[in-house]
Amino acid sequence: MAQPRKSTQANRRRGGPRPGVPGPDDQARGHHRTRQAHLVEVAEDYVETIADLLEVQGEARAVDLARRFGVSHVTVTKTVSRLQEAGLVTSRPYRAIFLTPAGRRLAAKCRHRHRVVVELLRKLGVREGTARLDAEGIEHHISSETLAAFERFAGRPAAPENTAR
Amino acid sequence: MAQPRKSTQANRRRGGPRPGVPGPDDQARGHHRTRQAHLVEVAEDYVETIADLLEVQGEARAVDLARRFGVSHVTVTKTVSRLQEAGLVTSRPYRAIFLTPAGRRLAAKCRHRHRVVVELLRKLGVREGTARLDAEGIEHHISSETLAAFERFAGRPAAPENTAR
DNA sequence: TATATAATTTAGCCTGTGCTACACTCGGAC
DNA sequence: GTCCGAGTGTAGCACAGGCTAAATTATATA
Ligand SMILES: [Mn+2]
Ligand SMILES: [Mn+2]
Ligand SMILES: [Mn+2]
Ligand SMILES: [Mn+2]
Repeated sequence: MAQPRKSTQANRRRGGPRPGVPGPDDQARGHHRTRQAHLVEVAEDYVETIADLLEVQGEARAVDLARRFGVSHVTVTKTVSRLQEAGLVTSRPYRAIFLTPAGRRLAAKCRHRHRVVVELLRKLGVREGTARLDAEGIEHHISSETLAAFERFAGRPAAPENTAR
Repeated sequence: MAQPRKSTQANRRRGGPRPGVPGPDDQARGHHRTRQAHLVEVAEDYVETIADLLEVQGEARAVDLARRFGVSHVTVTKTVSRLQEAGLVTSRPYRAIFLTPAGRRLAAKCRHRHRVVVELLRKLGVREGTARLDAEGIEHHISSETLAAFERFAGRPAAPENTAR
């Protein structure tokens, strides 16, 4: 508690990259990656859900997305226009929302990764419902190396989820 | 492709809770939980890192946190005052930052969970560096049920990380 | 003791992502 | 052909969490 201040500007320098011990910069790298992930996270969930809706009902409407994400349609509209800027979706006033080729590619990647994460959790004994809830957040922080490890342990995504999903 | 519009307002209702098939509301629940997690995520990482610094050098300064998170010191200051509002840390002008009892409890919980996640990834064959990077994001989306499953598979957090950490 | 410099504060600014309230369109029912 | 309601659009707000620039304080050391 009443310790002397041992860390004024002089002796609190960098923290060299000794092997084994993390070090401030490694930590910064990790957090930076997490922040990056959160920026693309919304895009990933949107294209994934839009792909879903396209398969199930032939088109994706803003109101469907709002319902699935549990947000207002206004939030969806604004996000969709950002995604359009980014070249992932197409949308015209009062019309449905569709995916660009880039959007389809991203959706395919995300749906695969999502399925793998759920599979892994199930394999570890997590119940179906919990696995689905947790996977929704976890999926966006899985590097390709970790994804490979998950696949190795859980096996290929079993069946394509339920049926065609 | 050129499918007829099969989903006008009439036939696109709710999507009943058939067992097995997710359904819009379950999805909404998952996304809602993820958004919640992102709100507490910053708090978790801050108290965790502050606890680290307190152990290592007896106090936590804004500049240390800025370095570890890879953000500007201004961002740290603003965040810290939010955490103070939330009763997790104490801080006075030009002084170091400390944890409240609530902050210490949260930090302990997060450090444990963080370690378990890293352990699990290591156990699955993910390399040390990658495991650390991915864990930084994954940790915030682990329910208590999933945490238990991780512990079951990876074993108790081995040794307390490196040494005292 | 004086001073240089590191650390902190403060004052703006931005973007992303959420909301409510209200206006508008479009399509199916009548 | 009209009209009503579900779906969209738009305006305006809030908050989290980033930033730079400039002013201020504390402290190490000369
Ligand atoms: Mn997700
Ligand atoms: Mn997903
Ligand atoms: Mn983290
Ligand atoms: Mn996350």
